[in-house]
Amino acid sequence: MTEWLTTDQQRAWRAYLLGSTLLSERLERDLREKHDLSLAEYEILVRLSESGDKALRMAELADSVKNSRSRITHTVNRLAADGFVVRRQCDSDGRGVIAALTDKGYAKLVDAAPDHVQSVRDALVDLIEEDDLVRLGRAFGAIAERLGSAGPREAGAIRESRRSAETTGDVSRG
Amino acid sequence: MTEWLTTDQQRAWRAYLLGSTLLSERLERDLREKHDLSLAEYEILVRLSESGDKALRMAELADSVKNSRSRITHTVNRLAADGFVVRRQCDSDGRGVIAALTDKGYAKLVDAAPDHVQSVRDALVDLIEEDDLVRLGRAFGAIAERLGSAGPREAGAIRESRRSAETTGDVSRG
DNA sequence: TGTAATCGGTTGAACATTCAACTAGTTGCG
DNA sequence: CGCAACTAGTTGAATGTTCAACCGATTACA
Repeated sequence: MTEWLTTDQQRAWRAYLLGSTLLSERLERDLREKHDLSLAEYEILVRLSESGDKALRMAELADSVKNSRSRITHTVNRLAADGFVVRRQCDSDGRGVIAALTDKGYAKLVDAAPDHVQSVRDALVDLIEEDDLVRLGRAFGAIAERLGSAGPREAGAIRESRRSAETTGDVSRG
Repeated sequence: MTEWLTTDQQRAWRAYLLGSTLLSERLERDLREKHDLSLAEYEILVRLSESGDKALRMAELADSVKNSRSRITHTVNRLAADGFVVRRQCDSDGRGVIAALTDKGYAKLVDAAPDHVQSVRDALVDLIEEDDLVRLGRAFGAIAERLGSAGPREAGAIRESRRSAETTGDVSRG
């Protein structure tokens, strides 16, 4: 027997549903208009830029942004077509493919990052109190932990190889 | 000059980005698997069910779920193809089209709602403290207010015709 | 009344995402 | 070695979303 939501819970849920939709639409639109990137593409550039040698195996990339392998393939195709990324064969594993950030891709990210961060500020960070933001972060951390291992169909085992925060060319911070 | 995000802010933002993605994927998947509905379709059924006569003009529908008119047309097409909704001409305005919930559509909603609410509980409501949920609701309320009037391109003037909460056949509560 | 501007909604093409095959390289194990 | 099972990644069709062009109805207003 399902328990209904209380009025407060429903109110919060609906506010979230609306607000989060508007938020992602806004970020998506800003990025698209100013830099002709989707948020998914941007995220990939960020992950690559954060990895030691600015390159990652497709599967690592997929895991890090919680995308399906198929989606990563398609998205990397687009990024490669724009010259932001190049594919390389993996030496240690003949099946493997490595996506590497090009200089042009890095430059693109450096260009887009400040605007994106500004968008995040305008539409979220600067809108709510620091304390609430931290709580919000914790809440979604819990959600991610709960839902995480089961994401896109072929998410694979739970590899707890969290890469260290203070990596090299971190231009992201957004 | 753009201000970067602090470590805490970035942490919160990234947790949100990941968590909210997983959350919506989960809800979407549950609804699709158990009831073969998308969240967008479900939302439309909910709005219709909440309106006095279980029918709304396309534009009202579009506004209420913050979708573009085009998207509403397409989605209502699908719902109509499934027999959950019927289109009707608007008497008072020759251009207008009214989407009306059918009995079958209402039954579908009654069937799906408990499962959907359970998903929302499992993936969000029951995962965080009541107080945090309320704060979260307020935060996204503020975001929605900030971003609201500018949403989908043709959102039209800011019509503050919020329909009263205690409408008739409210089966939604999710 | 006539006509320009606007509104409500639809259409179809372009593009992104998902899903279910599929290819090819690798591992496990007799 | 040889074969089965599995993993990495790609492919293409089906589906959903966006965008710009479009059509008919309505309004404004001379």
